[in-house]
Amino acid sequence: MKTSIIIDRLQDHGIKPSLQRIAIMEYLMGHYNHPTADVIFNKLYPVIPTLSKTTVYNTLKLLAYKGAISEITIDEKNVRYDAEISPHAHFRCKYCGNVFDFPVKNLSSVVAKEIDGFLITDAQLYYKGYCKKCKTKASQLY
Amino acid sequence: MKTSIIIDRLQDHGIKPSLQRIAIMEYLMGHYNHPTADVIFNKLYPVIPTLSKTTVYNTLKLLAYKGAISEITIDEKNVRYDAEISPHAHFRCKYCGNVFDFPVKNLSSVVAKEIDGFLITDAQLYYKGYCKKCKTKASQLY
DNA sequence: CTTTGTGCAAATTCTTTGCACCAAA
DNA sequence: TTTGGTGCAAAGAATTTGCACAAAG
Repeated sequence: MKTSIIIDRLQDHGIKPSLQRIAIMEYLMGHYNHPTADVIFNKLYPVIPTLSKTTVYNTLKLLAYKGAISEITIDEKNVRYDAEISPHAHFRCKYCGNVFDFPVKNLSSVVAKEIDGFLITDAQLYYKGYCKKCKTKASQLY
Repeated sequence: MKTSIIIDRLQDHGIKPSLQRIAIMEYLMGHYNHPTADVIFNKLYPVIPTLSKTTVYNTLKLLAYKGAISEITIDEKNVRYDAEISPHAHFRCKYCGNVFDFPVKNLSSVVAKEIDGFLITDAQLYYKGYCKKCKTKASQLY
């Protein structure tokens, strides 16, 4: 991925592109697997040995706050992050724990800007269940 | 609320109705304000002084696992719980932090049973933004 | 009895905070 | 030279675990 695209994404959201911020944004734009702060830290630490977890947390919070990425709370344990900010849903398998992107035909119909005087800035649709691979394994639990 | 209704809800989901479980289920069925484990504990502790937080956690996990209540992860800090299990959305105000129930006209259209071979058992729609009261206050932050 | 539920204390995990240092404008 | 970014260590908060006791069937 070209670095200029990553820097653009940061600057478009009013974020100064430091080395660490670029690395984190680059990781997210190259890996759409909804990583946690910990996963990102462990991937980048070998590349940037001075990197601290605090910076990863700070940066992710900042990116999410500025709208450059989105915060996924489908998993009650960890917050996950996603550089894909166009409207789509997430599916988490109760068996393997993996989180998948999920196309939703009618999502725009439920994502309104304002309802009943409530101003909506963000919407997340989460599905839980069993993925293709785990469906059969999980059924044996019952 | 009649105790028999609470016990029914437990038994319908295969949960044995102990004193603690009834109290927790009763609290949830009487307070649709999406309480955290801590809130529930603090409300019930004066009534049941022997109650432990572990039991509250155990019970909430069990109730959610059995489908008697649902787990709300709209708040990245705490897991919240809701005895209302019919399909509806939640809205969290970024300013005051309150979580509101939210009617959604087309939710059933996005809540399918199975998509692409993925088996869906649960769906959650979360909205974030500013509630009626906080809308004006929040706009002054910009 | 045997299984299931409860509760205490300790441990664990994720995240935030305080503060000092470094770098950029 | 002032502001903002980074990083370490410590603190904090939410939740889980290990284990012992109590209750139910």
